[in-house]
Amino acid sequence: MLFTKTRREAPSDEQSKNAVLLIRAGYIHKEIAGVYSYLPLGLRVLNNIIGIIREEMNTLGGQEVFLTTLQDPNKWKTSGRWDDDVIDIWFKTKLKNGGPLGLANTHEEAITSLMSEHIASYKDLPRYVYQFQNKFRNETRAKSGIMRTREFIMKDLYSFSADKAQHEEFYERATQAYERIFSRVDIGERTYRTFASGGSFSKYSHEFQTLCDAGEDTIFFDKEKKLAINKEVYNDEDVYKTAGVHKENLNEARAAEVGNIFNLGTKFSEVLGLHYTNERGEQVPVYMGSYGIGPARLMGVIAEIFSDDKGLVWPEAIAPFDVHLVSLAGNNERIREYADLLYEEMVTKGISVLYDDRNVRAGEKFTDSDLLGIPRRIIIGKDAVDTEMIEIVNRATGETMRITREAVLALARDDKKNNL
RNA sequence: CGGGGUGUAGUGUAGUGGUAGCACGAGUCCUUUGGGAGGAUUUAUCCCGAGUUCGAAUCUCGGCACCCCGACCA
Repeated sequence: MLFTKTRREAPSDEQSKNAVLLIRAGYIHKEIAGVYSYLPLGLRVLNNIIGIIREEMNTLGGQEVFLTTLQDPNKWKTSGRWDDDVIDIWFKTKLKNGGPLGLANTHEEAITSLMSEHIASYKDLPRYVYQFQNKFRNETRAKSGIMRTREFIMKDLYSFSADKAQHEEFYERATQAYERIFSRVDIGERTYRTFASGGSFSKYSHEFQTLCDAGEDTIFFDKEKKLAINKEVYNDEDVYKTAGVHKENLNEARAAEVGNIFNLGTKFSEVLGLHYTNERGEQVPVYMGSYGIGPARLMGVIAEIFSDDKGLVWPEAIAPFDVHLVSLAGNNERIREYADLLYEEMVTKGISVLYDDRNVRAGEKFTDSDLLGIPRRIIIGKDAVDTEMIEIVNRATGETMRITREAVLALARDDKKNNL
């Protein structure tokens, strides 16, 4: 049984829709401003999102690692980014002996330095390394619930290529992987590859911006071409040539940045000593790129988009459970046994089920179920036991159907696209 | 970091100087059981510190926390 409780009322210290719903439904807990804990339901959603990203990163040939949160100041001094004037969102701390230490706000320094132990020849390239790791950023203002926090999980992939051509080939594949990820979590249609102000080795970087009122960015998008221009480079005439869009075809909208990809060039490899020997025996700096997605921010954006006045409405791919089994047994033993048995059978079939067997009134259960937003609700009351037909409700559409017990047990993952 | 606002039971709130109240939740008992049900009863160092006052949740000063707008977001 879930230890989390739902709340009837919105927390007084939150305004943003994603935080209000996620807290009311017991998915997350606010520790302090911009710092959130993930509770069982929220963690399941987050892990489902991470799972999808991980699959796509592996498909790209990415190898997963887990770097440290505690960072060596020396590497950051080498890259010139230790100073608070350069990076103003540092969280810094000290060792027992007084030595300085930083909490990671990104991992270019650490990964570049690490890879220098493993990349020595052109034969060692290209390489793609990624992780899901916590980043700490001392934001002056946390906002928008879990969309902009001071501690957050991030998927960061780093590419190590021999030259610009090899890099660009991967960059394009990474873009496609990102598009697959966003479409798998059902925001593909409203997510635009966006030209934004740039990296160090290219005039523009690419962001993936999802149309969303709660977003912090303003973009100008071309619906046909599926491209957009971030407002920050809107007045730069070159960007239209580069992007291949025409200013007059663009629509303005608020959007949330759900991913970004940067061409890092040799900026980090040069200073941190990541060189390889090419075919002619020359020492050459490795050509790098970085590719980020914030799974928690993504979860927040999805909560913003897929919700209604009753609560959350999760896309199937990331819902915490496939089915919400609501038993209306009360003190009726027959109904209870029927629901218990059905639950056991569904779990055995591999269906992930959240079972609400609390002895509370039906209205409260339905309201909670709406709030939690699990795609399908199965209701077991007198009718089910008497008629052997089981009521199933689609959370998104509100559609109600009565199906046989066999059909319920066929709801296992592979059979999910049967429009129930 | 500039500007504005708010801190009162677990949650949401009322209370502008004189006995801290309401709703929900939670505990116990009875009834109830297909869209947050009814009755009885229990549930608070009013964010922290200092000050003004016979008396402070309320006024003053300082601090802290939280929200919103803006700036920032490598």
